[in-house]
Amino acid sequence: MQDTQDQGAQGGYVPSAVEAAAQRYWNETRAFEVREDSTRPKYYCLSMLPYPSGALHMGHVRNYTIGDVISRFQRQQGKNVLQPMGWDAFGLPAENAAIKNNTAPAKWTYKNIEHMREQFKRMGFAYDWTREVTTCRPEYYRWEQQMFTRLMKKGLVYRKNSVVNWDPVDQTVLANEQVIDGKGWRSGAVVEKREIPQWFLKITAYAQELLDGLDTLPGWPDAVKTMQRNWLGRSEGLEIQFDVDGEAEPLSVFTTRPDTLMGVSYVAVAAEHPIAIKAAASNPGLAEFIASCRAGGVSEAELETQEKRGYFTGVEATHPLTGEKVPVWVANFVLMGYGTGAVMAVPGHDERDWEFAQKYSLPIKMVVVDRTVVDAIAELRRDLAAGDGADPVNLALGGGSTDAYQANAAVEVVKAFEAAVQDTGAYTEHGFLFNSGEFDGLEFRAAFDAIAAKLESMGRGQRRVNWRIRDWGVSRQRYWGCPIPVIYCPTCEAVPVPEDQLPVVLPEDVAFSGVQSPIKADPEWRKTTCPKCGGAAERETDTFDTFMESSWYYARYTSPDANAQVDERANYWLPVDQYIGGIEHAILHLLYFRFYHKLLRDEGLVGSDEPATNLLCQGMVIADTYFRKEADGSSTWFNPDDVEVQRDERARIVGAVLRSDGKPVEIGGVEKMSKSKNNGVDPQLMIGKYGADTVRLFSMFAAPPDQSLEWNEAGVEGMSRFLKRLWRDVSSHAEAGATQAVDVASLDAGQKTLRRQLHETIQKVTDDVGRRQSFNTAIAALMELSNALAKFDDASPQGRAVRQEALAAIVKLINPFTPHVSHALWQVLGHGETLVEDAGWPAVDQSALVRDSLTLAVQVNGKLRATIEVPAAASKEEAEAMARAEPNVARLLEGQTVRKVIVVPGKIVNIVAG
RNA sequence: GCCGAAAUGGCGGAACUGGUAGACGCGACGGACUCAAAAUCCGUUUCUGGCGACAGAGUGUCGGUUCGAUUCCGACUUUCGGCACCA
Repeated sequence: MQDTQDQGAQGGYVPSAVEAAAQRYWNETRAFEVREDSTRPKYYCLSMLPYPSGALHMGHVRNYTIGDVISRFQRQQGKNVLQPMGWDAFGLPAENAAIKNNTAPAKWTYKNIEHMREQFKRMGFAYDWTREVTTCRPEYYRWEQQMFTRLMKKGLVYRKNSVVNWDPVDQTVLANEQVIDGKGWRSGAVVEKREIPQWFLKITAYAQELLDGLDTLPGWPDAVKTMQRNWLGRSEGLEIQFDVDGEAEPLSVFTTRPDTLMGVSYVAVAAEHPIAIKAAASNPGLAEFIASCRAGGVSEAELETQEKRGYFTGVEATHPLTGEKVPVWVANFVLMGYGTGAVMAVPGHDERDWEFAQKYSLPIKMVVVDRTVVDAIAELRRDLAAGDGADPVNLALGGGSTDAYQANAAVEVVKAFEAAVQDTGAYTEHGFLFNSGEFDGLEFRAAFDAIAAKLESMGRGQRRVNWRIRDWGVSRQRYWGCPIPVIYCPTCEAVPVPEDQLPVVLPEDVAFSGVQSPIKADPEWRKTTCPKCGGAAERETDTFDTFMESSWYYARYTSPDANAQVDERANYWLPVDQYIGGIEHAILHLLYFRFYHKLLRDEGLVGSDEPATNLLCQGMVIADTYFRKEADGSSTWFNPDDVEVQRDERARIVGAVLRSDGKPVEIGGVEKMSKSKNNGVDPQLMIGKYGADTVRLFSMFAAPPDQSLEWNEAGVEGMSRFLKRLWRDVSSHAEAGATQAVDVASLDAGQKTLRRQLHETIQKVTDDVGRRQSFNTAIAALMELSNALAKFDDASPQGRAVRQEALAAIVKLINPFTPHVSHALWQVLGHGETLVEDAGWPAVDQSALVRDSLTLAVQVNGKLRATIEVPAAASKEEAEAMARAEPNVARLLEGQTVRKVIVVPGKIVNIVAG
């Protein structure tokens, strides 16, 4: 007897059984495989594809649960939803694992993919697995090679030298993350900069379009758009030529502040600049300085934070306007790859130039003052200016004084300004020119134009738009990546591999030691013939940046079996309606993604200008860290699972001890889950303990999607309790038998109130999930409704009918979050085994939302003093009268004069008195 | 260094368009059930004072706008993300 009961609807919630049953049903019915269907609105929901690192981590769980919630929600809205999944399978970790475990990167990668695919299935994500993409497969990367060769023919690809991190001991190129404190991670040797030839994609040719396109993306977060705008870094300025002693060619510099030209006190060039190298030939000190600039890595963060150092070349340049000589310095913060590799320095009006001038005792000349200086001088000269119609600003700063006393006073004002500014560094604001000869008195814009015009007429300068963004370097000196489809011929030079010879396949069954790429080491692989002249030639052995694969996978999902990069199906699905991924991709990946879409468009492969209309960037998953300092100064990190937290009587944390020995450990704060801090929580363990639905629900409930999420197992238990309660509520209701339809006309007050809350909840959850993407508050609203339902003690036929309506709505509303539970409970509510996604979404009954009365807050002088119930139809005057009649309000108003009353209907009455 | 975010009870968070700060969950405390425990259920829970009605304080810090500011503006502090070869 007892057994039968346990297995019945009353038997309680067993996540593993519920989840296996639902997943079996989805699998057998191929529920989430989709096709193009012109009769239904499409919805393409895409989560960034994962790197197959070995096992699912909490960051994945969060990212992919968000995508699944949105996908299932949209399917319930009747959309034809595409939600695909694939693997960003090339990359550095496979090489590292290969060295460590002595396996081939390919084997390791494929094993990881198998394992992670099973884990994804266990989470119940509604993917169309028939569209799975694996970027390390030749059938994927051949199209990327084809695109590259086409771009070569279009002139959008070129080869030039650029700097890499070079480990002089291991004789290898290092990634930025492999450079730690300027040293190689394995060898410990000081890393050097080295120039090697590399392939570049001309993203700068699309810079303006990438910038303008941001204005067409209202569905992207402002933070991402701002970061991209700043990264593109459009600036309008002037390229100015300085003659250099002993050089035939003038030195070009770019500046956005030509108004400060008269304040130039030196010119600085990069260590690799031809002028510097030439000067160093006869100057050992300079040669040594240039050599010292080679130490250290190439990352911008490292370059920008290193000490600013310089060395005089001994060469002088000529100021294009004054003809004065200015020294040419080499500076380690000027980079050959940025702009012209040379800058004009105005220490009076640029902080970095100011620091440099201070350090090397170079002259500082101020040529811009602010409005207060102009006003002060204008004041002194007012008597003179009045009547003769002269511009007081020009007169004050440059017009020449006819009165010695006033001229001296003006000089004092300027001196005081200079002194005040020099205390804190350069004056970098726009202002009015002085000390600038014929340009004195002009304001920024006018000065810019006047100086530009003058230099242009002299042939010494050109107006130019400069971009911060540099072309995309796609060459990597690594094995585990897509081979760059180029052949080097001694006579024909670099030739693209003909399309009928693609793909250039990367051999997968290789021995990999880590020192050299197997395809670089194998002369046989390199050997080929020139497609142009048929002579002996060699293949390129560099591989692509892995951002190349992740820049177009979204398009391949639409036509995974096409005998082309994509086919016409792309235009049914694209653009992506919702893209979801980490904020860490805000610039690089998302810019390359937008760029590549325009390349596809210009190849005639897609019709849209942007790849994704809406973007959601989710926060990180973080957890507490605990550690002990060891005798040697290193730290040992303990998993939060092994630590017990101690609290005082107010439940504030006062310490923590290790469970195994009871001795204290230090609390290290909350950080991103990582192996190094040992604070990772394994999703697999959590799924085993609580089930996938609980894990999904917690990861959506604990924080808004765009903020960081703190993992907390007690919170997970709370979610589990909620699902058990829901299960019990639905089961016991269903056990009591079928219900009649709700008769809206004959509801009592309690039934009406519950029904109002039900429809308010439907409204809120629809808005929270559909528009606001505020999943945590949607879940909270469902919990509130379910709490109200628990207190709704009404077993009458009408009461049971209302309860049936509410429970059915909850099961549908919670389905995007906990699809397995909904799948089971939908059957318990008497619907047979069907797809809840196709059962639709509850509709709001507007008539159920009507209220008879409203609660208003009553403030006196902005402080809350009472709340009042007013009829929904009450006028402002009636609300004010009721507020004044409230005893606590009347008491406070006694003897006071009411100066103002603000009534916001439905919200507040504020009485200002005093 | 530069660019972009964030900061609210003991904790995670809510307050959507400037209108009752603390929804929902966790934890803690009290109670019910139980021989007992677990599970479950009910109640209390921002801080200070007060038996209470109530009063005072309070959204990182300092200042401003407003009848009214977690919300808008200015300055600052701390933490996090990115900085072109981690993905």
